[in-house]
Amino acid sequence: MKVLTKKTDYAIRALLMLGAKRGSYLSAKAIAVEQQMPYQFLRGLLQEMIRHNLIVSKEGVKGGFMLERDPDEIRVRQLIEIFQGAVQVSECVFRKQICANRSRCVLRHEIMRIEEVVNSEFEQVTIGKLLRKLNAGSNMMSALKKEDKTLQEG
Amino acid sequence: MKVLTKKTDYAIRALLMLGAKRGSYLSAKAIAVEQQMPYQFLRGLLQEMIRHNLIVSKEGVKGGFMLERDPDEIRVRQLIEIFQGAVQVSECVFRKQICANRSRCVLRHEIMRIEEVVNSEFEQVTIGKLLRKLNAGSNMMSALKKEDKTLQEG
DNA sequence: TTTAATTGATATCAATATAGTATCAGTTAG
DNA sequence: CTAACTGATACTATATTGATATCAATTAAA
Ligand code: FES
Ligand code: FES
Repeated sequence: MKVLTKKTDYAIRALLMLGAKRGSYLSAKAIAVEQQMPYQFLRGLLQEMIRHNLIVSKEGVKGGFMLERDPDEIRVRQLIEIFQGAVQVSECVFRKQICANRSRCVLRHEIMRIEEVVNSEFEQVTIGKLLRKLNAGSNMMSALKKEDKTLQEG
Repeated sequence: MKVLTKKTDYAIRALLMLGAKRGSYLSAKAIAVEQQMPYQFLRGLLQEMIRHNLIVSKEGVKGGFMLERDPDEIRVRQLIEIFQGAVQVSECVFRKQICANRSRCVLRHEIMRIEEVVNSEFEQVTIGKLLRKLNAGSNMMSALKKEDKTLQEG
């Protein structure tokens, strides 16, 4: 059971790179090479994020993408919603025709409760938080920038 | 993003029916008709649950399936693991080659933390709990038994 | 002004996972 | 004997995920 798909995974990593270089444009190619993601696939993700106003772009030579929004307001939950659709534990384990009063159904409540827990967990993880943890964690940042090529065997 | 697939969904419902009729055998056909699930599909699920010692079966006329284990020990988490594979938030958002010391990686920790939360939520939901809620909740049980045919428009 | 580096917008494809169907052999109560 | 069952397995269909390809438009800079 995979909770984060490649799309979300790549999107997070791309946003972290953009977040680390705020103010200047970073090309899709640079991100793809750096993070070892398929170029065209990544481009699709970046365009999707533009549509959702997470990033902006500039065309042409020296163009690329830039993070404009506050990284603390970009939540993994939103990324999951964009790339995987909203979290839903299940439509309803006990079909409509079984339960007369859905609002009172304890099972539905149980399931919705878990759904909320999952959502709130992902809500609390933001690009900003991840960035700070990266910066605090010494080598991660340099690894992300690939300045230290010795870190090739994790 | 669908957390419970049809397999898990059907399995839970089948187990609840079996749990409600402990001591006697219930045929796959009876469950399939009752819960409106595809017969052969359900049979596959039941066989899988036998392999995992959740239920037992008897062949031949008047045969069927029976719940032997304590319903309180059948956890939705285990069902998810059986039918969807263990919950994993992501392999590792930041590939091995990026992170020199995986055990210290804060990002990994963040992701594993969420994984644990999700798992523990599903761990807490057992067939037994669901059965009790069903019984407590009046109409749900009768709906499950389809004795009240008026509940057809939830 | 030409060129190369870029994004915008799509179309297509491949791989995998999910959902569902079909078949036949073996078992057993009646 | 037979009909109602499970065991085992092969198959098909559909949806989702992951990835690639193409071409037009834009732009910095040689
Ligand atoms: S059975 Fe669907 S809400 Fe209760
Ligand atoms: S990047 Fe993989 S564990 Fe840190």
